[in-house]
Amino acid sequence: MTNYQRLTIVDIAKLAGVSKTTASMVLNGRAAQYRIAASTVARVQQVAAEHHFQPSASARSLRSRRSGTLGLVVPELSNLAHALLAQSLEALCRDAGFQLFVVCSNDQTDTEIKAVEQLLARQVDGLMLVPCSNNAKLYTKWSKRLPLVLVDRRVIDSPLPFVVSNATEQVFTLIAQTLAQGVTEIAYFGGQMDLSPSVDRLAGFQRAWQERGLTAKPQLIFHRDYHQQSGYAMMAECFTQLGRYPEAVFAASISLLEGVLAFMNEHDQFKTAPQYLLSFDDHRLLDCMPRPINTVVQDSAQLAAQSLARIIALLAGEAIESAWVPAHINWRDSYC
Amino acid sequence: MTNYQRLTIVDIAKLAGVSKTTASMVLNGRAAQYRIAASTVARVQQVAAEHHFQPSASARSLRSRRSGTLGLVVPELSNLAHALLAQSLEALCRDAGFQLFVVCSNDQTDTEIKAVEQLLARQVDGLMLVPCSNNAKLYTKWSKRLPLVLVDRRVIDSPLPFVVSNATEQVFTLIAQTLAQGVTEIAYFGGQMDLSPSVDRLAGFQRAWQERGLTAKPQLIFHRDYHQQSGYAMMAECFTQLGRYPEAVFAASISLLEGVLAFMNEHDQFKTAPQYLLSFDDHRLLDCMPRPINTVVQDSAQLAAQSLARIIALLAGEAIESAWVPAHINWRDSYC
DNA sequence: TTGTAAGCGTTATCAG
DNA sequence: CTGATAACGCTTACAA
Repeated sequence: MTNYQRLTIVDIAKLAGVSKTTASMVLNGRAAQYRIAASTVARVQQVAAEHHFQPSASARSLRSRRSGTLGLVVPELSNLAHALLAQSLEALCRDAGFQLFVVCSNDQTDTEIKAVEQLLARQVDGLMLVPCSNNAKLYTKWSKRLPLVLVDRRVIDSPLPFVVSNATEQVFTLIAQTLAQGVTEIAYFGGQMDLSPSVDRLAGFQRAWQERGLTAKPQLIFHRDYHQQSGYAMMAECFTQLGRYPEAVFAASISLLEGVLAFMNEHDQFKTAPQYLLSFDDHRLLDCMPRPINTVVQDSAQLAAQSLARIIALLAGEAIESAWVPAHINWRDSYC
Repeated sequence: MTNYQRLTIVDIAKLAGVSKTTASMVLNGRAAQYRIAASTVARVQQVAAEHHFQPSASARSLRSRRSGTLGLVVPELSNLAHALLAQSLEALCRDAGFQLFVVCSNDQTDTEIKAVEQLLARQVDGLMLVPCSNNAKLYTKWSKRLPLVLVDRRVIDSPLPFVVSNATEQVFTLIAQTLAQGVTEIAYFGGQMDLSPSVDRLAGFQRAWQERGLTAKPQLIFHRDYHQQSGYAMMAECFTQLGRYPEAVFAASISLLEGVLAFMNEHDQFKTAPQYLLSFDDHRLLDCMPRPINTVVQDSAQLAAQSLARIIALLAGEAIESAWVPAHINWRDSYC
């Protein structure tokens, strides 16, 4: 790896005047278990510390058949929610003695497959994945090779373990409160209908209407993908259809919201923009928008913690359950 | 790593009816070099493909003394510029046959040190680092152990190789164009004065004034750190000092801008906000703000590519030069 | 209480 | 053209 000469455990053992077995045991905290003389322990530890001994990760994992690494696959790090997930997870992994590989799938199945294959070749001990398809067979195949937990998105109708936000409930609350203001028209802009976030978020939306004995107008429910341009396009289509803005707008992701806001800004600088703007996922810049925007905020720290806990449990051979992590609502327009 | 039985090169060799040496040579593309019979080559390759043979990364790196991994240390992934850097770099690394460890320092030196120590223990082959201090001795020490490139921030007055944006020039242009509009008062909000971005951005700011034979009013130049609250606080302080908004505002980072915008929104909903809002680093949501905001946009793909190229050069034993990567300006208010 | 030796899966050197 | 064999650095039975 470098011209800098690394010390091996043999060097340490020699310097301490013991065999490499003894050194190994001491350095792995097995001194007590093997009843090694306190003086020996001290000597070995001192030598190791003096020389900044660092065991070779590759040798160790070759022998132990554990790499001490985990993989995280997210669609894009430019998505704040996923960046926060990665950030939380990385810190947690580090504290738990793992090192995290973060890779991006760009929301494309073939990239996802390639990325995962590479992680498997690196022998990661476990995999946390924000899946970009509903390909249950694929993920199931992987989950047979190593501990796998789906994060942020689940695969519908599959027993694969997942950790996701309770989106349905929070969207329900957000929409229900808005309807309670006397709003009778809310446009819904969503992403790919086959991805679980779309399903879950739409479910909350629909349920809120049902609870009031109403049904959402189907022609105001749009679905494309989660790209900004799609948000713009759906807002434009909706506007054309109505000849005006709807009373309220819900964007199922912040990227879609960006498109919606871009349309409003471009169209008339928000002059006739809807009073009620709602979205899933948050960003600090939304604090400074011309209209207050109420958003569902995911708890990325909890998503990360729950995911890692499940990977660790799987590694320990324990059975695990999926988890719904509570999100909350950021009421910027506090009408509740 | 799992109960799933991995095939080793010995298994492949047996199945193909050759020795593991031959198998190894074939699978590493050395067949021609060792003049192995075409039939043998085909047989081995077919067996390997059939059984999805994947060589053990740990065994390989134990032997070759290369881990095939690189490390990237960024302050925070929630910073879009750094997230984009990580994303670009990860893809490039993957294509170059490396796997990237992304770790966050939270902009704290002790976290940075711990994180790097862990990466070193993992024997990463090289390190790309957005340093969070000016501690030249520390980084120099690391750079003696492995290829190291500083990214996005450099260490002032140190020969450590870096890859950073040409911030000074772009800020110069941004400010010069604004002054050319007849503006005579621009507040400057910056982060820690000892970090190179602060120095470089301020330099561009000052130079733009000088070029017109003017000097920026020192009392309108503020420095704290790059946290959002600091942006808010500096804007508040500036407002109090003047009893009004300045004619124009430059925020040296988007996080500071967020604070500035939060103040303006809270204060009077942007009613009396300055006409000229300028910032370093961009975000799509800025497209939807009540005022057009002109920003310097870094080329994260280029930063990533240049950094990786330098690491690879260092690994090949070549000498490298630092690089200034061209940024550009997103003129939302096109007065140029 | 400590040491010896056998592997973990590769690659590389050397003989055939 | 191909096959033994010896490392790489570490852990862990098994001996002493």
